[in-house]
Amino acid sequence: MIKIRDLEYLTAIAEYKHFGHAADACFVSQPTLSGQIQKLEQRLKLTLIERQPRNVMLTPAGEKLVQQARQVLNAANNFEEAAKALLDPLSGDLHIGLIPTLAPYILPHIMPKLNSNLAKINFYLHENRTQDLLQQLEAGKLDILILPWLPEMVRFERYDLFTEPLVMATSPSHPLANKTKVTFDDLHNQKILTLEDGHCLRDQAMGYCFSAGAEEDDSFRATSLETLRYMVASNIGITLLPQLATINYAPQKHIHYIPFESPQPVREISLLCRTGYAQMESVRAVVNEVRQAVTGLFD
Amino acid sequence: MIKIRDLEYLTAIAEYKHFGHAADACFVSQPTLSGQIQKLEQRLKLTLIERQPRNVMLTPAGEKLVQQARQVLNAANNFEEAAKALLDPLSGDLHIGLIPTLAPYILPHIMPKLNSNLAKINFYLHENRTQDLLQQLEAGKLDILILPWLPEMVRFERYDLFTEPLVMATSPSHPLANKTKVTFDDLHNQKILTLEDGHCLRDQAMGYCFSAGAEEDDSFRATSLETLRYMVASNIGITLLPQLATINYAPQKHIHYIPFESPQPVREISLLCRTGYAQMESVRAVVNEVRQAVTGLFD
DNA sequence: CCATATCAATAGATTTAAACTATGATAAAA
DNA sequence: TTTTATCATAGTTTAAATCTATTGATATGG
Repeated sequence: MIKIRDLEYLTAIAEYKHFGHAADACFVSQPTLSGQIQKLEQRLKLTLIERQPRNVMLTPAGEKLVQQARQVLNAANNFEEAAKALLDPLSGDLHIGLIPTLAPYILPHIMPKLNSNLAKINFYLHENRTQDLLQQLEAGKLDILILPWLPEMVRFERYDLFTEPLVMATSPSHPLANKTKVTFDDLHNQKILTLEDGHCLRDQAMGYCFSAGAEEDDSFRATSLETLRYMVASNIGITLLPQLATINYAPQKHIHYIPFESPQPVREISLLCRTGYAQMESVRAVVNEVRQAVTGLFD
Repeated sequence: MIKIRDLEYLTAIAEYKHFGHAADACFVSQPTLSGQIQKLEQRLKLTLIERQPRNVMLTPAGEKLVQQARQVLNAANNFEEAAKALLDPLSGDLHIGLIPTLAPYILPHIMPKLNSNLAKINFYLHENRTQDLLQQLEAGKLDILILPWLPEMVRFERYDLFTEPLVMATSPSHPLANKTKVTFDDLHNQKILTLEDGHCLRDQAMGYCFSAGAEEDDSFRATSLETLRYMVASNIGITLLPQLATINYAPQKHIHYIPFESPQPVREISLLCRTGYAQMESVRAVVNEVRQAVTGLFD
């Protein structure tokens, strides 16, 4: 049977493409790593690594097996994590991934509670776009994600957290600015400012707007919600913002936030983790904390 | 880092609840296994095993970690399998699980092709009920399943194979026996013979029958399709049979098989395997063979 | 075109730990 | 009480992973 150490050596080579550096990363000498890799290749009767002078690379077989090796290493990590968790539940490291249109606006609401009520857990926060987050979750670099749920995420375990309405943002001088509610029909023929490609908020908000007959202002695409907010305040156009981004957020005076009549456009914020993740207790505790922290925010 | 050997020892203990037998299963001496388990417990600072005199059992922590250990061992197995597969694609062992209401009727159609066109693969066939099969697939004891798809199976990778109609089976003396087609309404107030609990065909066929206003003959539940067939031939009642079970199957003279007008009752036969299974090439080859083997059967 | 730096492979010694056999201890069964 | 089953302990052997030191091969720079 294969040894876990061998798999670590193999993946290290895959990462560094260099025997010496890989050996350092594994805290062994270069001859040790070279030797073990050779034995592995003999045992499998496969050439895993192409040793060109000054250019180490993996063969196709090597690539394939590195993938499998990572699976094993992930599972082994889970084992160790689970053991630690048993020793001291609700402790250890938890890497949370969030999307940029949610992180800055929800974290102030949840982190104080998480840090005080789950004090033994070290929270690491990672901000990235949905597709990157999903990859990192799968690869074991992240433990949980907080983002709007999409059907492609069925392979992960899902906890619904809350439903966040999108509200219209206009400058005070815009014709719609002084309504207390806007409707689907108000969007007709409006020019909408959007985020750049890759933000899932863009797809969601724009889906709603286009079906209402609005048009995208494609002369401009914002790189962040804050840019978008300042564009709206400068009376360049209107946009939809997630409601969390409108709570306690300046500049209140130069921008009007107007809720929609139902059916409101919304995004369904969920928490994902790998099925079979070792520290489910921590995950459930986080779910509870977040749900409590947001109750009342949307009423 | 943990060693795979340790995990094998741990799962062996979990399986046999006996150090000696577990040691035999691992091909090591009992003291070796005892010692390694002790070291493992020391390293994790957890008691994994409760050593009552003549009664070895796992602690809750042990149970939890055995689950994690099996994950690792599965992944490690996948690695080795993948390596073998690279050495010689479309070869090796493939454990196929099928349900009893499908296996005997489809295997004659597919096994000849599989054995001749994928000659380097050793096929092992396992017949069991759906729930057991799913567990065994998850545990890595089986590699692929062929059965009617249900929503709870989303966690596995799915390949649709074919749609199998269910047909009505009656004795020649039954009032419906000489129709060339039967309809949903013909089922009204009929007494239907059924399989015993646990067969998914029972749920599917009966669901259709009940919604048509048929009643179950609950004085009797058959243990196999063949029993059911002979009960029908003896004019005890009628039933629905999957169409594959009516092709080339005696006693043709004592039983009439009548198809339904559309909408026919059907079952959707799919092939499942674990996502990330090492020998996907073999799986896809099997899917192709099966699809080819059944084309024409239902036209 | 030679000198040098880089990098992986090899050789041989060392250390670690996993495995074995033999035996002891304990409690249930006879 | 004796026997049997079963796990733990002790001491030894064996296997293999690791280390340091070195070689060999190949680009690169002067």
